[in-house]
Amino acid sequence: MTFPAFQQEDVKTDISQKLPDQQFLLFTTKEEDLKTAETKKTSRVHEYEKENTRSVCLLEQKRKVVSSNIDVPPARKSPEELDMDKVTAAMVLTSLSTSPLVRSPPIRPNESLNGSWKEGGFVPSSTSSSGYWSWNAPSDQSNPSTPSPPLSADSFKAFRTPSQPDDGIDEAETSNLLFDEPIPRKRKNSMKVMFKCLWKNCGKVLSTAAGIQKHIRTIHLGRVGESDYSDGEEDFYYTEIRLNTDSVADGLSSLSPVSPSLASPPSFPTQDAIRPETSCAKTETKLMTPLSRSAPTNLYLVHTDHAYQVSPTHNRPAGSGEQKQSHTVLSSPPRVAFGLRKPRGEGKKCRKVYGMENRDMWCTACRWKKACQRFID
DNA sequence: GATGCCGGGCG
DNA sequence: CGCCCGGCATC
Repeated sequence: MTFPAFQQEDVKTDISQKLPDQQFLLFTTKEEDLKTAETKKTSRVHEYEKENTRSVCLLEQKRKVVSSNIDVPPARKSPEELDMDKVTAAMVLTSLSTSPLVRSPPIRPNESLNGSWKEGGFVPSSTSSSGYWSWNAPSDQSNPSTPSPPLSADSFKAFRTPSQPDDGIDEAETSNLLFDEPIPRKRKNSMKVMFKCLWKNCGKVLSTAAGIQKHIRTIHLGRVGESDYSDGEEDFYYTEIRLNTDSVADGLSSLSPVSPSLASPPSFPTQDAIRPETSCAKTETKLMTPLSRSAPTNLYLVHTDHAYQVSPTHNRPAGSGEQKQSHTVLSSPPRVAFGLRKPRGEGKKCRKVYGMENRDMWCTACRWKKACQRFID
């Protein structure tokens, strides 16, 4: 790999975005746990500050801005209060989203969260380090105004896919800090999780994984009679969307290109996905920023996954092994499928005539392993 | 295994 | 575009 370290960090960073502090705290009910988490975070910040002063500057900048608004001690908050803070902070972060770090479409302060999302859509930020994913606005197909439930244990679970059992808060946060442009630590309260159907011409957005799975099973897979049974195939046909109103980049990363073995990759299961004008990958390519063009390979693989997606009528077992294999195969360039390759020449070529030892006597084509120009058949 | 050469990377 | 090479098909 050309940039192994970079790639690793990028993946970790994305994981960290899946597990923002606030969500962790929201699901932690004991006060001591909350305090412990805060303490741990603080100590890690100090550790990191020793290591990387540049990032600390950015980090501190962010913290200054954010903490004055939402850095309330979580330990003293009841769950209801936390929810209120969530809403308040979401508004604050919405207005912060015009900061230099995250260049997002102008958002009027009095706009509702859904409103701004719908109107502006997601636009790739050319300045964001996490802007590898160019998330096209769902536009006409999705339903951004679908009411979003409060973050539930279910949605929390969805963040932690089976393939990342060990990606705990610690690692995620550490990587968050280690990344070049630290993500605001207090991006706590503006996160919504939706699940979008990726079936062609559907784009239905539901607020629960179970809901979208049922939708896919019944509507697209035609499993009406067994609507409660899941073999995991639906996972291929929907993706998780995190609507984060404080950062465009968050929207871009919401497609969760975290791990090749992710249970629900942003696949595009449609028979005509090959068609460039309808291909998701194509759309994203159009919007690619210079940064995204240098995206780590794993992200690129996901893109290719779209282009060569097999028909959804194929039964595919869900599982990391299958995913990995599919990536390996699909990431290789498409080869000429049928016998367009011209038959091998019969006559002797430079190689045979002059031998390897007289390579300098070969014709240039032979030297370049091209079709021989001297002894043409 | 040897050979021919396509596809693609690199400078 | 020149140069080179990986890898596949064929001998």
